[in-house]
Parts: sequence; C-alpha cells; structure tokens
Amino acid sequence: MREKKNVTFREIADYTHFSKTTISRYFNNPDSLTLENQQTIADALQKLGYKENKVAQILANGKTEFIGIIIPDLYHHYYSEMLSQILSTYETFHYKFLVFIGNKTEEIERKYIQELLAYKIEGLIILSHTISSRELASLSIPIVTIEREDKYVSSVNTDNYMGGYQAAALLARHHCDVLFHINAPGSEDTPAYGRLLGFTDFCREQQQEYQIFLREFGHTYETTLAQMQSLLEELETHYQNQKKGIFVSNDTHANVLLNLIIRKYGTLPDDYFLIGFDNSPISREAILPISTVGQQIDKIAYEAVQLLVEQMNEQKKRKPVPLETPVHKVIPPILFRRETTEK
Amino acid sequence: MREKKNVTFREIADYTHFSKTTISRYFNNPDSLTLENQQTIADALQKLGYKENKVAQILANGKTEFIGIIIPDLYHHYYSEMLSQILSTYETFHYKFLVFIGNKTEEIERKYIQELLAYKIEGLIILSHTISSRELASLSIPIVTIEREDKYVSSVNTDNYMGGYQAAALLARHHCDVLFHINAPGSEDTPAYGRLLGFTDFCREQQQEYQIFLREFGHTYETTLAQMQSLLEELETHYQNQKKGIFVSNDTHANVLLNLIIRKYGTLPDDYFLIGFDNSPISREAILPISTVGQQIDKIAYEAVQLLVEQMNEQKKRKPVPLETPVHKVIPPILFRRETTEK
DNA sequence: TTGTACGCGTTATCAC
DNA sequence: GTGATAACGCGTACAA
Repeated sequence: MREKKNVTFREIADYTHFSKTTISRYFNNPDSLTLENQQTIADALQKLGYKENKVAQILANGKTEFIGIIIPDLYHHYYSEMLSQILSTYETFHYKFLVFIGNKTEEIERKYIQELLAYKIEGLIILSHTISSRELASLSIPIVTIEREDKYVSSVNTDNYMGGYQAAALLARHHCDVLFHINAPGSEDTPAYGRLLGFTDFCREQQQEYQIFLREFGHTYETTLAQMQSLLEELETHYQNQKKGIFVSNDTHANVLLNLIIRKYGTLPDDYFLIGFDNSPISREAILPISTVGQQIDKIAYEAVQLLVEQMNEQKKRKPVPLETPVHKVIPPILFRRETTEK
Repeated sequence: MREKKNVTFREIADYTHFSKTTISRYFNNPDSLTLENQQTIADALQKLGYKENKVAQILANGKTEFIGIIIPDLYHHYYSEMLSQILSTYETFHYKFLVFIGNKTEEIERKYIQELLAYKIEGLIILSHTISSRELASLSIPIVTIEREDKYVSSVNTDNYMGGYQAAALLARHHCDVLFHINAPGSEDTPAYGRLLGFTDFCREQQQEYQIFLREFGHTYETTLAQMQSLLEELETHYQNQKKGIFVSNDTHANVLLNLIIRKYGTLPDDYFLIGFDNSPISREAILPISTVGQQIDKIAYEAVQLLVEQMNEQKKRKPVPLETPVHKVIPPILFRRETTEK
C-alpha cells in the first residue's frame, strides 16, 4: 500500500513535537537550532521519508529558479550544443530550464512566452529570431539573447566580425587570387552579418579582390545541394585558372560544396581553398577535414546564463535597479586550420 | 512605475464586485456564469492585465503538467532529434518538460531525479543508461524509457532486430561473399543489442558467411578514427578479393569508415557495400550518401509521451490502477538505400 | 448562478 | 532557540 501522500512539515512537526516553523528553520537556517534538535529532525525526516516540495516553496517565497528558453530547433548542431551547454550550467547556478522550440510564428512564440511567465520564470534566454528585441524588452523580465537581433536587450554573441576577418586573412595568406564569401541573405542587424562585414573589410584593407554570393539555400539538403551546384558552376566558369579562397558561412554548406568539388575532381584541386564556420562535427568528419571558424559555444552559454543570473539577482533586491542600457557581451571565435586550407 | 505586483483573483474580484470563486469559475467552468458576467470579467482581466499563475494552480490542485527528462547528451543527432520531437509534443499534450543532461554517475542522476520529484513532475522519460530499470520502477511515478534497458519499466524502442535483419538482407541481396557487423561491445539487455541479433539470425538462416567486430571506439573522433583504421586494415588483409558487405552500428562510424576507404581508393570500390544505422544527417551529407537503417524518431517520441500521458492520467483517478506489467512498444525502422549499396 | 471557508505546503514576521 | 500566525494565489466542497 503506497498512496502515502507526501510527507509535510506538519507531520514532521507532529512527530518531533516541534512546530512547522522549526522544521522550516532546519532547512533554511539550521544553525539556529541546537545540534541535538537538528539530529532529532534529521532522524524524523529519514524515518518518515520526507521529500521537499519546490512548488510550495515557490508560492511562499516567489523564487522558482526557472529560466525559460526559446530555441529555433535542435537540428543544427550549433543549437543543440548551445542548449546542452546552457543546461549544463545547472551544476553552477542551480537554475532549471523550461525549453520551447520556437521560430514558428510570432503568435505561437508569444503563447510560449505567456506560458513561461505563468510558471513564474525568473529570466528568459532567447535564441529564436521571431520576436523583435523591442517587444522582448517590454516584458520587463531579465532577458538575454544569443546570436540574434539584440538592440533593446542584453545579449551574448560570437565576434562574427573577427571571424569573418580571420577567415579572409587565412585565405589571403595562401595567396588566393580572389576571395569569395558564400552566405544567405540576412538582415544587417543580426550578429551573423558581422561575418560578411569582417570579410569585406579585410579584403578592402588589403586591396584583395573578392566577391560575395548571397543565396537562399533553403532548409533541406536537396535545396542546398542544388544552389551550391549552380554556385560552383558559376565559380568555375568565371574564375577558372584562378586561385579561389572560399569562406562559407557555415560548415554544413561548406561540406556540401567540398563534396561537390571532390566528386568532380576526386580531390580538392590546388586552386581551391575552403573555410567554414561553426566548428560543427561535420567539419571534422568530412572527407577532408574542413578549416573553420569555431564558436566557443560553452563560453557563450555560460556567459549568457551568468549575465541573466546577475540581472535576476538584481530583481530580487528590495529596490531593483534594472540595467539602464542592455549589455552586449562578445566572445572571440577560434580558428581551426585543417586540410581544406593547409594542404 | 511598474512594480505593480501580479494581479490576482482577489483584485479582479474587488474590481468586478464578484467573489474570487466566481473569477476562478470564469476560467475553469465559464458556462456556469451568464454571458454578461463573463464579459464583465473578461473586460476586467483585460483592463487590469491579469496573468495566470501556474504555481498557485499547482499547489491548489496538484497538477504540474511537468514531465522530467534525463538524456545522456545532445551531441549525438539521435538524442537532440529525440529531445526536439519530445518537446514538440507540447502542441498535442500541453505538458512542459524539465530536462537534465545525465549519463554521468548514478549519484548525480539520482540527485537530478530528486530535484525533478521536488518539482512534482507527473512523469519521467529516461534515455540515459545510468540507473537500472529496477531502481526506476521503485520510484512509483509513471516512467517511460527510450532505447535502453527496460525490464521493469515501460518503454518505446526501435525494432532493432528488424533493423539488423534488414541491413543484412540488403547486403546479401548484392551477393556479398562475407557480411560484417561493426559494433561496440554492449550489454545484451539493451535494445541496441537487437541489431546484432537480427544481423546474425539472418546470416545463419541464409547460411551466409559473416563476422562480428566488437570494438571500443571511444567518444572522440580521434579514437574512432584510429579504431576504424585498424579495423579496415584487418578487413583488407583477411578478405581481399572478396565482396564485403559491412553493417556499421551507427552512421557516424559508417562515415568514418567510408572516408577511410575513399581516401584510400578515391572511390568506393566495387567489392565494398556499406550500410549504417540512424539516418542521421551525416548519412546524407557524406561524400557518398550512405545507406542506413533509419529510426522513426518522431514516432518514438510521440509514442513515449503518449504512453506516459496514459499512465499519468491513470494516476489522477481516484483509484489508480498502476500497470501490472510494463508496456514495451516497438517501432519499426525504415531502410534508406543510398549510394553505398546501390551503385 | 454566486459566495463562504478552507486547504495546498512552504516561508516570513512577529512574539516569547 | 522556538512557536503562533499570517501570507502566497488558486481550487473546491458546501452553502445559499
């Protein structure tokens, strides 16, 4: 016969002949009890099989230790790794995470946020791009975004500009005749746009010939393949016999391009240099390990949670002083040189 | 001046001159109010900016709508996709998920479970392998496991036996001289062991020559590469000039092997046939699209949550009748024929 | 159809 | 060092 409903302070109190208050104190301020009484209570907890009830604690003191997360998907390694790293901060900060997969419509995402607020989350981490930072800021709850438009809210991002700059520099070091950057058309206020800026700035400074390809690759392998195929043909007709240094905005696309080239030539020809972005597993597992600009996902995740924790702690003070202006942290990328540039 | 603490039923009640009860009823049994009064209250909610408070609801009626998840990692596509699909069932069942990354030590995982129980989760989905199903069953809370040892708890698994059988059959259809199965040594009570069983059963039934390689590949690319390299050498020395059909237990490892072969020969030689397991992105994005046995992750996730929901609903009845014996659902795999077998 | 009174399991504020 | 008592915000018999 289980069905023994949960043991409460009331029962512990009755059993030990203390008051509920004293039991509570045992947990929250044990030093205020005599060692002897601490032991008495400890024994009773053991005997009765007490399990703490966070829900009651929350109602009583308002601290849920919940952080909400809205993330576009877990399909891309970047996002699943980021979520993994965020969840791992539990060991440090002891916040629990309520996760929604977003990036659908604004309406749905607003519903998610309402649901999260109903659970009295103390803070929110946003990775999806659906809702503007202006609207997010109006929620008046601590918010940190990662790698998205962040004008009105705090954020942590990779130094995309430096990443683009370094990628271009690495390609230029190999005396490429022309540098190329392949990306998807994106709004200029997203951090990822910095990759393009860094790339072009380097080329201009060094008076290096370059060209930008903006293509809509879609979200399936097939559409990506088709686009990349046509792009490769364009490259081959217009720039044959020239040393080509190609910076692709992510490793998945870089791998598609690499495979197309290798399936055509059986190897990566000497006049091709290739670098991707993200340091995702595919860059290492490709037929030829792909050079890439790696994001420090662990650091980004940690900084994001830490930044959020600071703001949440501020909220708990009697006179919270919200941030005057959003804080934007920037994490440098790390260059991985592999076989597509170092042959 | 925000700092307007949360609007409660009390304030709505005062504002509308109803009682708190009536406000509560507006949400839980609106038909019991006149349309006119419904409107009055709706207007008040709007005007005062009421936001529901799930925590209070939980304390009052005991239903948290929380499901706990313990998952080994999000690094493997299989797990991140599974988590993604599980989270997506929110749209159907409206349960929220508290996620922990587990598979460390039993001690840590028990701590996670205690924390989850403290939040009064209604059910638990376990994908990590750390804690025995016997111990899990003793928690007396609805539990469903996915693709792990499941003797004493309900579970949803891929039909690994059929997967192994189909893989062998596909290779045999190409008149391979010898079939190989490459796997990591694993306990026989995990579902994944079925891949090996199905494979060997097929070979025995068809009197097909075969060999099993059990190797510890480790968890990094480097160790996997080294192991696979030595394995390939063994294959080449002992079975040269024979048609080799290789069934690798996952796509990541299959891809490593494929790359080794292609880097050696420039192509996949006619005497090699290769099939992986999981239908993970790498199988499609490889230099040669890899045939694979795909798990129906979406179905598995849905069935798991549904199975859990049924058990949780049973718990809510006045006289819960817990399952006499665990339910084990099995989802068939899907064979993907790609270029490593269909040249 | 609506209201009263109490319970959910803790924490916080006073007293003693 | 310990104990009453009142929150916290909502649900629900039971009453009207």
